[in-house]
Amino acid sequence: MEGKFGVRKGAWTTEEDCLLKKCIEKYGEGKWHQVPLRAGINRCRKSCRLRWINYLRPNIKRGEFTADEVDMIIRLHKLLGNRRVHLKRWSLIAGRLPGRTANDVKNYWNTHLKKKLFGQSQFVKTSNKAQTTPRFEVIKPKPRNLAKNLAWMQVRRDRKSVLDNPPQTSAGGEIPSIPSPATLQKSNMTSWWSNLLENSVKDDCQIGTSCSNISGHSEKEGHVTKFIDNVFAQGETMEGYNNTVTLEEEDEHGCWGNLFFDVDLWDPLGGEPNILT
DNA sequence: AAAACGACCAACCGCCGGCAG
DNA sequence: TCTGCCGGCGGTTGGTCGTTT
Repeated sequence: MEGKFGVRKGAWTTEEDCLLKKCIEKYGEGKWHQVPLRAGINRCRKSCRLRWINYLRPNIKRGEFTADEVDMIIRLHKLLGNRRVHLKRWSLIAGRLPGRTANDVKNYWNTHLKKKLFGQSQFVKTSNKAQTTPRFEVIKPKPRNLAKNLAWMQVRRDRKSVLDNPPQTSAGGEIPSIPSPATLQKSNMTSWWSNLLENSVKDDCQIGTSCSNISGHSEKEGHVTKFIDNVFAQGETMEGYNNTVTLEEEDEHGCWGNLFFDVDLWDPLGGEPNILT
């Protein structure tokens, strides 16, 4: 049970847990290199940090993942899974699931969802070890000019919120008009998006975007204009590809949560636009 | 009853980026 | 600019436990 330099490894004892908890409560999180000494635990700094983050930290949620949580994991993994570098993927997902740790989410994905969603045939061996990695299909925007070809956009509010509270304009009317091909300019798009989004959510919310499909990486935070700018900067459309725009808003307890818009962009020449519900 | 197998998950390992000196 | 340290991350391992044979 002892590793290099005589530090303990393996399962934690209740005594070690108790010492670590008292130490963190006294000195706070951080300065992990000092924790083993302060707590009087013969463990390495990383082991202490991991034990605290994944097990001892207050408000950690145990037990089965709810259907909503699973849905969120799948949606966010779809969104973040196409990043060239998966840095912070699990922690970002866990950040949207109060009480869940990145390790929990990762374990749940690996043991429950990976096989279920991708099936055995889509896994490829990446080395001589019995190690498999899902062969994600890389989704790239079609190399077409957005300003010239994109004409219609529809927005579907996150299931729960949109069905209960359909987007309304400030005047209490219907969803703002979709820009026509003739009028589709950058300024129009920005204005249209802003009108729709800002009239669809609480007044005090902030608007952020996730643009994982644009140039293969994800952009968090920002504004509708940033989303539009990115699209125009790429000079590409996202025809037939679902994107997600994230609306961050604060609840009455001061906790931040997200609403998701599924965005479907398509070429009007391909036929009549479908109204997504 | 016990061996084999599979699922689960806590914990480890190696790598990376940020930062201070 | 370089180097070393630290915090943080994803991928993987291995122990435990329940189920099947």
